[in-house]
Amino acid sequence: MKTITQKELGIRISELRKSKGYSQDELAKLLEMSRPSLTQIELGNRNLSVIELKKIADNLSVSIDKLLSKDFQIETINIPSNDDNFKEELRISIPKLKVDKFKDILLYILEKCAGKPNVGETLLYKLLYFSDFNYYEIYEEHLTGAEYRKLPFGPVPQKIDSIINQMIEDKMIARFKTEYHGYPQTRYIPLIKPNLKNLIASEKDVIDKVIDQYSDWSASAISDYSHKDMPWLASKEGEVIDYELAFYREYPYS
DNA sequence: GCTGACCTCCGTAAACTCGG
DNA sequence: CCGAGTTTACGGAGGTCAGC
Repeated sequence: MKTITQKELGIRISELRKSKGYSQDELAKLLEMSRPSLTQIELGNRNLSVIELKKIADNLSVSIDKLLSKDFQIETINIPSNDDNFKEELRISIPKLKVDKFKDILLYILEKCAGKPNVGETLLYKLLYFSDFNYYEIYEEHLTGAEYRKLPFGPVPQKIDSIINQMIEDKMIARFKTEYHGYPQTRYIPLIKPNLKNLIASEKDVIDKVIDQYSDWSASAISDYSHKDMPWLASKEGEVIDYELAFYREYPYS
């Protein structure tokens, strides 16, 4: 088995950091280490303790497994082509990310949560998660089709970094860093209006309910709450959360 | 067990490079 | 010039090991 080198690990960390829009300085602060130390790690000149590795993985929203895996790659979005719709019709449908819908829903949530200082990146992910899973539970169809991975800070939509970066490039949203109750917070503001024509009534309804219910919660409160949700509970850390698990939910999640 | 020489690892500060 | 990242120099902390 080929193990990854220190240098490769450093490059991965560096790439992940950039994809999340952090400078070395910012990430170093989150990791509670000096900036040159992080520089050394990214250059592969400095060894990592397991504790540090865990911290890095957490802060970059990946699992340690993935960070060290042989076939690691930064997730990119492939624009779905229309000619592969015919192979649906499976009873258990495989989620397929609908990028445009995902962007619209993201814009919609950001617009509705404008002025709510608690809605940072973490809460945003959770609003997306509940929207997706609630919708699937009710209608047995995928809303955005995004896959969510179980990570220590909560469910994280896969490929979100590249979608967000694309939206920033396209001037659809802007990212800025701030502080909330003494903790660094990443926030996004919508620069354009969501295209509501892309959302049917039932979809909008589910999203609205999620926003009404959770958007005023603190990140830690919704964290505790979501960590008792069946799909979350039944998944292993680092793995993709199965949509089918939404059907095993109990009150008050169901 | 203690001590001193030596070594490695890591953090800090400052200088430097490079691109906008 | 400024900001981000890199390099360099220095020093502290801690481990190892021979010699006592």
